[in-house]
Amino acid sequence: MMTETQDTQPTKRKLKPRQRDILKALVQEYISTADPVGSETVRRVGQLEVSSATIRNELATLEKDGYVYQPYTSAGRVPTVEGYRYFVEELMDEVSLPLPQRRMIGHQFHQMRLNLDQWMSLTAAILAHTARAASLVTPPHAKSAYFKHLELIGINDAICLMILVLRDGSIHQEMLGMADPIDQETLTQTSRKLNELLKNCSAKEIKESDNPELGALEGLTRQVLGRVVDIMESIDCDAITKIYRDGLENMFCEPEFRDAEKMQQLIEIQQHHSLLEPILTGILNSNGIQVIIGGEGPYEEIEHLSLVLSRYGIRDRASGVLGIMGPRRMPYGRAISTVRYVTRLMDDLISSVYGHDG
Amino acid sequence: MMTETQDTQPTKRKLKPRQRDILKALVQEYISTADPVGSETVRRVGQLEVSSATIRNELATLEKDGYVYQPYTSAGRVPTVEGYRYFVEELMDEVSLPLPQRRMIGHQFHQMRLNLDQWMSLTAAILAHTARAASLVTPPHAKSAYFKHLELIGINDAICLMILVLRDGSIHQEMLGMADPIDQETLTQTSRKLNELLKNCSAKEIKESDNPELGALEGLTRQVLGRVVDIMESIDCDAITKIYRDGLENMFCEPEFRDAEKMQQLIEIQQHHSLLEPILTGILNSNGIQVIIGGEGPYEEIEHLSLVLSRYGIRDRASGVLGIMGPRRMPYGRAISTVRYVTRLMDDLISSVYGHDG
DNA sequence: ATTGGCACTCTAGTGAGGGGACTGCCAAAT
DNA sequence: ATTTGGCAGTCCCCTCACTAGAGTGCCAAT
Repeated sequence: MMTETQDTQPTKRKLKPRQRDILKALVQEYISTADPVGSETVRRVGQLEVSSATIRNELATLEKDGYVYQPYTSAGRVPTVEGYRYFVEELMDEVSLPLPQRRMIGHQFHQMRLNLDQWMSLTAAILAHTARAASLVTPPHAKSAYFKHLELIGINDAICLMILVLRDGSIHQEMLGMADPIDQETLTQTSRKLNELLKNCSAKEIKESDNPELGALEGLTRQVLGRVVDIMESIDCDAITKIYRDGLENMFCEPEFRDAEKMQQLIEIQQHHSLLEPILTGILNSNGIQVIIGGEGPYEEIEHLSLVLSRYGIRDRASGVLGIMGPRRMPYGRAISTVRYVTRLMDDLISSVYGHDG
Repeated sequence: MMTETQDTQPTKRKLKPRQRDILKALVQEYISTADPVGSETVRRVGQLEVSSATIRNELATLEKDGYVYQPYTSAGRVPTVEGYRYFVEELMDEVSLPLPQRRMIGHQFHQMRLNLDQWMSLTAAILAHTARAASLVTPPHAKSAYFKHLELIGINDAICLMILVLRDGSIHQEMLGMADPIDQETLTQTSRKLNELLKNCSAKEIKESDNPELGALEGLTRQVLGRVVDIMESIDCDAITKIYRDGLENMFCEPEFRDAEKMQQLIEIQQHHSLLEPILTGILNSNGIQVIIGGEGPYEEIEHLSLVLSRYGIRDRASGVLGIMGPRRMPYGRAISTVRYVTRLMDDLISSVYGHDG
C-alpha cells in the first residue's frame, strides 16, 4: 500500500498518456508554487500542444477520478492524496543526487568519529540540510538483545555505575544504589563472574537458564542480574527508543505552515513520538524507500505532512530507520534520492562495523 | 546585571509607592491578557483608590522614565524591558509551588531509574509541564575531566569499542578502527594497563607526565591514549555538550507566537544552541536563579523571549544548568518557583550521587 | 475530439466609514 | 499642589462594498 514498487489499485492505472502529462505538470507546478494550478499554466509548464480548453476537459475528468480537486469553485486544481500517490508511483522523474553533493556528504561521513550519538546527530543534520526538510533518524538496534559485556564501577559507598554492552554495540548505563558499601575489587569480581555466566545470552536464555550458579546468586550480583534482564527485555519489545531529529526550521519557509495551527500540529508530531513510533516500527520490517503521504489510509493524523523513510543496516541485527518529513507538497524526487543515498552510506557503515563477526 | 538579588541602576529605585502599585498591576494584567493595558483597567485590577485620570498622569511619568510604552498613540501601555526587570526585581509576588505539585514532582523524581539520559529528559519534561513553557536542561559536568575507568571491547577484527568513564560519572564511547586484528584478551590487558597508568589523572597531567611507561606506549595502546586525551580535553574546554529540551509546543498557545516569523526565530533558538550556549555557560558560573529578559543588554537576539535559569549541582564538580524559556510576557512568579524547586531536587540528587567521594 | 469564445464564480485586495478604547489636556475641586 | 471629571482627539480594527483578475464550465463551431 505504500511500497515504492508495489501496485496501487487497478483503477489508478487507466490514465491516458495525456492525462498523465497533465497530472505530472500539475503536481510539479503545485509543488513548486503552492498555488492552485490552472489549465493555462498546465499547458505552459507541461509544454502540451493542446489548447487550455482541452486541458480543462481533462482536468474535469481527473477531478471526477479523484486525482485533483478545486479548493473552491472556479479556482485552479490542487492534487489530492491520490494525485500525489500516482505522481510518486508513476510519474515522478527519478533524479539522483548531484555529484558534488554526494562528495560533500561522503566526506562528512568519512571524517566522523564513530561515536553513536554524534553519528546519529550528524546523519540527521545531513538529511535535513540536503533535503531542506525536517529529518528523523533512529539508532541501529538488534531485534533481540544479546549480552556482550558488563562493567561495574564504584562511584561512592552507596552507588555504583553499571555499564552494559550488548552484541549490537549498544551501550546502556544505569546507576545502582547499593545496600552496603562494596569496594571496587568486589565489584570487578562481580562483573567478571556475570560476564562469564551471561556471555552471548539473550534475556530469554538468562531467565530460563537452569544453570545452578545463576539461581544461587544473591546480594548485589542478583540485583545487577535483575537490571540486566530488565534492560535487555525492554529492548526486545520496544523497537524505537530514541529519535534523532533535525531541520525543523526548514519547515517554516513553506507557506502551508504560515498558519499557527498547522504549525502546532507539526511540532507536536515532531516532539512526541507516540504518533511516529508505529510508523517507524512498520518501516523497520520493510525494505526499500517508503513514501507516506499525509492523510492517506491510517495516516489521517499527519494530514498535510509527508514522510520519505527507509530502513538501513542489517535487518534484525543492527537496523534503524532514517528519513525526512516535509509538507505533503514536498519535492519527492530530491527527497527520495537523498534518503536513498544516505541509506546506502549507512548500510556500508553498519556492515563495516557489525557485518563480519559472530 | 541580571542576578536576582543584585542592585539595578539607582534611577530605577525612585518610584513612588503608587507608581509601583500601578506598574505592578499593569505588568500582571499584561502578562495575563497580552493586550495593552489602559488606565481604567489598571485602576480596577490594582484596586487603586484614585481616579483613572490620576493613573493616566502617573502612566505618563512611567513612560517618560522608560518603564512602559504605547504601541501607538492613544493605546494602552505595555511594559518595556526595564518595566519587566523592575517588576521581577522589586514588585513580583514570590509564590511557592503548591504542595500537590511538589508532591507529584518529588514522586516522579523518586521512582526514576538513575540513567543520565532518562534523568535529563524527565527533568526537562517536568519543567516544561509545570511551568507550561519550553524547558532546557544540560547534563551535570565537571569543570575538569579526571580519568576514572577505561574499557575496550572488541566488536570485530577491525573495530573495538572504547568506553571511557570519568570521575564525574560521565560516560564517553567511541568506536576505534584497529590496524591489525587484536583479540579480546589483549584488549583487556591494554585497558588494564591504561587504567593503572591514568588513574585519577587530568588531561593536563597525562600530557605533561614524565612517566617513561606512558612515553613508551605504541600501537593500539598509544592510539587509545590519544583518544582519551582528546576526549578529556574537549570536555575541559567546551562546557555545554548537549541540551535537553521539552515543551516547545507550550509556546504555541501564546498569542505572540501566532506570527510565523517570531515562531521561526524561536525554533531556531531552540534547535541551534549557538545562541544559547554562551548564556548557559554564563549561568554555570553564577549562583541563584537568573532571569534574562529578551532584548535586554547583550540579549538582543532573543527579543521577545525570556529565560529563567539556574545552576544546579556541585560547582566545578558536577554542575549543570536548567531552566525554562517563554515569551517575555511569562508568569515569572510561577516560572521562578518551578525552577527553584526543581533545582533543589537536582541539588539533592547530585549530592547523593557525587557528594561524598574522593 | 478539439477549440475559441463567453458568461459566470469566487478570491484577494483596496478603500471608506464607524465604533470603541484610550489618551492628553484643561479647568475646576479638594 | 494634587486630584478629578470632562471632552476633544487619535488610532486601531472591523465591516462592507467594490473591483480586478484568474480560472472555470459550457456551447457552438471546427
